[in-house]
Amino acid sequence: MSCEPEIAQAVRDRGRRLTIQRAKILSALRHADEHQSAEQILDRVRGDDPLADISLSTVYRTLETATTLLLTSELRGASGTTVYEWNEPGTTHHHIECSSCGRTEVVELSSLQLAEAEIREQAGFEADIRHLAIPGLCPACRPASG
Amino acid sequence: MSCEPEIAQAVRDRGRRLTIQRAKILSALRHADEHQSAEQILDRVRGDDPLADISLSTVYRTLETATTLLLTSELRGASGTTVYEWNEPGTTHHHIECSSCGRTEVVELSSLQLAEAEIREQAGFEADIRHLAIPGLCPACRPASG
DNA sequence: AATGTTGCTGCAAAGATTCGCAGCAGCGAA
DNA sequence: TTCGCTGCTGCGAATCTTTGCAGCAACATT
Repeated sequence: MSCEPEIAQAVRDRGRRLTIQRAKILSALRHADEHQSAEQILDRVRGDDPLADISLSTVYRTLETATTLLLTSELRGASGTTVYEWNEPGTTHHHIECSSCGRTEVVELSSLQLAEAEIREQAGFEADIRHLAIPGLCPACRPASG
Repeated sequence: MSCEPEIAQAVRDRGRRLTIQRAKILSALRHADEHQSAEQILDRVRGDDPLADISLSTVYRTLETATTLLLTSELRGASGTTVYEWNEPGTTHHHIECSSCGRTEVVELSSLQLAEAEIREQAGFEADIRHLAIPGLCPACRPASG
């Protein structure tokens, strides 16, 4: 696929080595149409190339690194399983997850843009508010009040 | 302490049973002055009453339940350890965590209040944006760019 | 105060994630 | 193209969290 050189470039531009494991893992995540767990990514890599023997540790480490490089996002939901997404440059969406039943919805939150500035001002951090996991209660689980 | 009846009330008002385990666990978290891991909470419970033999599973389940009831918040940071906080009614603060070195800072984000309305409108969820874990890069880890 | 229902707990096992270490391999330099 | 440095990987173990199940106990009812 034509995007692999871009991934390679992105990794190397940030001063990291491009290994075949990283290329395959990131490519698999990039071509997935929704967020994936580490295990799912590994399955995809093996699906593309059954000979590829990549360890699960490496998947976790690669995704951790890629998140640091802002190439991917980690979503640590209440489900107990962390999922990962490829960061499509310029796009943002957020995940609201029901603390009770686990159901999630995707929302677009323009108001969060303001928060980045607040954070930079108060703590000097460069916040990555492109893919946030927000806890909440869905309509079905919300306690009937009044 | 005088707050135990309040905890009891809060649990029962929400239709759950008040067990001695829940009372001790929630009390321990409430009196902690900063966020605690499940293990730390268990240590505190045992510190208060060495005879208390509460299992770690129960700590996790109690905190999951209490989070559903909006009594507590879960912060699943990148550190690999989930920490829990007592939700002091009316107060909010957020945690910005460096994806690279793990350092965290507490910030107050007034702009997030707007997001709750956006979420309610788009997905009908009642978001709990009182204690959010936001990924980012701290000044030290931020790649020097231009 | 006794009783029944069913939500909670403890235990142990499974599942998910991180970490230490030795060896391999990517990338720059020669 | 070869060499060397050091970051990355695989493996296994440790850690953290969730889950299934049988028995206990909280709360409403009597």
